[in-house]
Amino acid sequence: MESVFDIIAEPNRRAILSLLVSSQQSVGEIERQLRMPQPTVSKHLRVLREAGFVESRVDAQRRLYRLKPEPFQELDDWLAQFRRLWSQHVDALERHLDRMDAPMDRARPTKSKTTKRQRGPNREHDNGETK
Amino acid sequence: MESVFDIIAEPNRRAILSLLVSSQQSVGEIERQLRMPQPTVSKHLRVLREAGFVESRVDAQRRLYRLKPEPFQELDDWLAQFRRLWSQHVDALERHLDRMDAPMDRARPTKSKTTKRQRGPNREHDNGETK
DNA sequence: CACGTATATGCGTTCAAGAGTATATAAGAA
DNA sequence: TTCTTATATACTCTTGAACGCATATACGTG
Repeated sequence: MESVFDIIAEPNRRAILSLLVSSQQSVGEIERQLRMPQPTVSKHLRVLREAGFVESRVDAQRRLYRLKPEPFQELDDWLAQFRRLWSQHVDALERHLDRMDAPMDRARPTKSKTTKRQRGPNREHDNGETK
Repeated sequence: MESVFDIIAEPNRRAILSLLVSSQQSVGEIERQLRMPQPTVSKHLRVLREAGFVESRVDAQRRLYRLKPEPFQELDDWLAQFRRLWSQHVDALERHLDRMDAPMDRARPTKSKTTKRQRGPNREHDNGETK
């Protein structure tokens, strides 16, 4: 196992990560909240730690785990290449919703001017190519 | 196997997805570009299709595969809960870089005003709050 | 010291995903 | 029809990740 993708593929690990969003937690706290056997928690925490998703601080016999940002950034970077793909999709939904709550929407113009509306990553899409 | 996370955990599948970003491709084209045995490509495409990452169009004996946006959005939604975590981190880096190549120290706005109804894959970080 | 708590690790088992090979299906082309 | 190209599927084998259980380590307390 290696990549950040493998790490987050495991549901229990994702649960742990989500739990740590709010604040750092000890192994026991995670164990109780997620109702997961302690060795399971420890083993997943080990994987997460070695992958850089979390780091631990020693507090007496406890170990407090907290999130680290880097791997999430890496995930986001990978996802970035697909953003144009679905931001376009979001736009379609937005246009739909805009039409929904636009009160006077009568006589839809055959060609509505696209509003400038600059937001989110690259707004230039389109380029047919799909034959 | 079920979740979108399991799907993208496989390196070959990620390669296929990345390949399809530029444009739709036939199985044979994918096979050649990725130097991957044809059954392997077909099997991964099947998984990707059933998970909604791609869809196929029939073109004579060929099948043209192209990306679909939804699963990527789902990934982005999951990632969203961690954004605050690392946007902070990015900000630190940005501030650093800004100081690097900003010789004249141009009054960077302390707080950008939020535009009405924000959306699109969130590019807005800011909002400190994290301790 | 002995004892309880908190966490980590070792071991055996199970299970399913990926790979490889062969083969099936389908659609042109001759 | 027969042949060739393009893609899908069936089957077997291997591997490795996750789990359960037992145990080791470490710290605090009496």
